[in-house]
Amino acid sequence: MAAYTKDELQGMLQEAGLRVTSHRLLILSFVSKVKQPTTVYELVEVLRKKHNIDQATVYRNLSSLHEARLLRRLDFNHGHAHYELETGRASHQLVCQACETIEKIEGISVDDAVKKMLKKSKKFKNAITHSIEIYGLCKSCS
Amino acid sequence: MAAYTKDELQGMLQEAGLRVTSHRLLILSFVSKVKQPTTVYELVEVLRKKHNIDQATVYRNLSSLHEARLLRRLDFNHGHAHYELETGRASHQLVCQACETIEKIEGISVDDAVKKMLKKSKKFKNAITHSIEIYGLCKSCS
DNA sequence: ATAATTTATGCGAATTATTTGCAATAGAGT
DNA sequence: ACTCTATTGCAAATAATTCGCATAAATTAT
Repeated sequence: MAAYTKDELQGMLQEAGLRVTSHRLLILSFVSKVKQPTTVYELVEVLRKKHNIDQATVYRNLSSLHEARLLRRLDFNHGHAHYELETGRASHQLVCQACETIEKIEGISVDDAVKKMLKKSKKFKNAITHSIEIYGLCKSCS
Repeated sequence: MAAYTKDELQGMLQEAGLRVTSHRLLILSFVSKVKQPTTVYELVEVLRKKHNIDQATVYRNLSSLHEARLLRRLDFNHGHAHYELETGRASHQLVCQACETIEKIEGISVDDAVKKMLKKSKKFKNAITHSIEIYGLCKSCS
């Protein structure tokens, strides 16, 4: 969605204290252009074919970008991870339990509920991000 | 938490239209006794050692119990699935991004927000269940 | 009860997802 | 340009999950 310029992406990497490599720019650029959270498989395939990037490199960069909080890692019980840009705003999606359909929903906040949960918590003081997966059957599967 | 009798578990299986096997009873019983969502690894180990149940059997049963909505499958970005009893109430947990600590939080509802999201949705009409993962650093990791 | 039918199980092997070791290479700071 | 450190590619390892097939157990019909 948000189309970042190369300079912006570069700045994001620098602020995060990561080296600016062509591979990281490509990964961020790809993830930011896709409408839905990207599967690792998709990233590996595209980057391998177009830019000869090895899968180990993709995995390593996804990890460091996630650790640096530039990417958010999501799981929809599909047996593999998905990534999207870490926007600061949380991530909410509907997930079909029969097929691989997912639908991102934006504009609804559960921040108050999250704050209440943190207040109830014994082990946590703060939160970085959160995600809601709402499971059901999409219209074509139901 | 909820300690079910063997008869109750058996009834749950029958209502769900599943055959009542000793393995399924053991799996449900184990999952219902544990305070935290169980890892598949834990289940496989315990059931293999105590009852000689094969890992393929555990996986197949977890799938069918999930499909029958007796178990909920959760993922905390730990690289493997977790399961807990499907209670009907949704599942909310805090997850540490540095270690494997998780903390279930109960008693706070986001059902209104979920309803709003469903209203906004184009691909989904209804939801079966949902989960919120709130990521941060637990007190000992921060 | 018993036989017939269908589904579940064990075992071994296959897949899929992800990670690692190591030598070569590229980024960042001087 | 030079040095230092982080990143990359390649090949191989590990982890998580699934599959095929013959046998065994659970339901159903008799």
